[in-house]
Amino acid sequence: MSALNPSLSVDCVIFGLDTKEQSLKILVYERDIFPDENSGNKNLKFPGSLVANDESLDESAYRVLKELTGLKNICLKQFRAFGDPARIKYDEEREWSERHYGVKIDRVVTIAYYALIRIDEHNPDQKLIKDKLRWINIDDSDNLAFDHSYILAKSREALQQDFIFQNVMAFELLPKKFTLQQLQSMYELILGSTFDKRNFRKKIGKAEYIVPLGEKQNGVAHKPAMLYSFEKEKFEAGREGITTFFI
Amino acid sequence: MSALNPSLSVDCVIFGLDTKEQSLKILVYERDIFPDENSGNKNLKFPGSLVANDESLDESAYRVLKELTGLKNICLKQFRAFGDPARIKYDEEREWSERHYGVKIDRVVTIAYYALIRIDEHNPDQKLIKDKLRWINIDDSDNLAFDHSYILAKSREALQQDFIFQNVMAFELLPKKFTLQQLQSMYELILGSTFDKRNFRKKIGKAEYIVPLGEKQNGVAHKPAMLYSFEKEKFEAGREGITTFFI
DNA sequence: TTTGTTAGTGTTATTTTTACACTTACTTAA
DNA sequence: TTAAGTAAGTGTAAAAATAACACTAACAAA
Repeated sequence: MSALNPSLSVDCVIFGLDTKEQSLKILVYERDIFPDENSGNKNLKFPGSLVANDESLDESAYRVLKELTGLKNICLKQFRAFGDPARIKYDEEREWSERHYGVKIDRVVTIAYYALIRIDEHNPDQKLIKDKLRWINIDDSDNLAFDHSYILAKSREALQQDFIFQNVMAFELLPKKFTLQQLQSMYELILGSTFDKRNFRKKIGKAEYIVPLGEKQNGVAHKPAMLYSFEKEKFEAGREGITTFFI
Repeated sequence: MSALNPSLSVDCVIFGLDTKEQSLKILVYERDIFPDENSGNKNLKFPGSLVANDESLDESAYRVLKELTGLKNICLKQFRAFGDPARIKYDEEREWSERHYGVKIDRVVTIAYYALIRIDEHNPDQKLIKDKLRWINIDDSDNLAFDHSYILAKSREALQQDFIFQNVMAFELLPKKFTLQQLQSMYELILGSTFDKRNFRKKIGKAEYIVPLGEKQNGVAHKPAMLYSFEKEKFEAGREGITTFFI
């Protein structure tokens, strides 16, 4: 890898869907810049790093994610660049960065990516987890390092828009076999709204790429639910231009 | 202005709606790198420049746009960063850039913005126009400089998505007083599809922020059309979260 | 006064959306 | 073995949105 460019970084907002807890979390990296107990989340940042001069932005994002979290085979999506000259807020942060990367840091523009994964499937490297990485609930994530709270807000908007428009990733989030209730609550978590059960199922019924497996849950203390799976081929096939416009 | 950062640039894709010609154009800046007559559009690039170290990306985009085109008071939207290390394709391009900016150019990541304006309202600086700037039809814009054809393709996608989701800019594109036919053809041009006249008008009828002025066109060689205007306040008011999802 | 041109309008059939409540099948604990 | 608890699963009717479709009206110019 060639030299790191001191003006360019990538940051990865990894949304993790916790199907058990029914919550949406983010993966953060912990540093020890602010020793104060009451420093809130100021020590927490998204996994990110400077970009090497010979790699593309996408390559950089995947590399950095793998190096810092061990995560691979997940789909990162670039959603925006952040370049306020004052996005490094504290001297301590600048000093930490300079120590960490071994270069003089002036102003850094970061290219932000997000991904949406299932926590119980894509486990970050366990060793790293203990040391440095944590899943935190998205609702407990005020006041992150740098401008990372702002980045988080923007990433959520991007996620929701993309999710509505092209719910591709949706099915990466569920087990191969899933129940309609799991599917619905995934939609609700990500879009931050709720749907009527019957209407939701009616809509799902029309999607020929969501197929019942004729197989049921077992071991549950209630009526067992039918299991479904997602057929990627059928999905891709039926995916054409959307011409709707909203007035 | 402080020093230019040799790793960072902004580029502005300005879409111009030509209501007379009913066409969508882009504003390009002409250089003289490739003297060959048959160099196609290789001399044409979007207005863009390196970012100064003390300005934000947005500030930079507005500054550059104004310096290179004279355009101001238009709304630029950042839509993506482009950072392939090989996006400067030809030696001639690199040399031109180094001469032009007076710095050594290695790899440059560009943050791309787009805007959608009405050609007959926002005129670029006429002097610049003659020398360097041209509106070209979007259909005649293959093989632009650098990776600018790729940037163009991505900007169109972004424009269409944004237009569907938040048709804010829509009304920046029309005269204060407009006819429904003008409105419709703007929609059709941007979204690249056609709509039934009656159904379109039915839909418009429901939008309380599009108000008839009780005033008609005159001097036209046919039945004069009612003029309408767009009421921004009413529009903003009725703008809430969209919860639809597509399955 | 005729011709050419765009404006403007209504209905019907189909599809989509929304709101809403009870029975079924299983486990667990009494 | 029975009762209690829990989530699964299901249908209907009213309202709204969409889609397809063709003629008359008002003006300018020839």
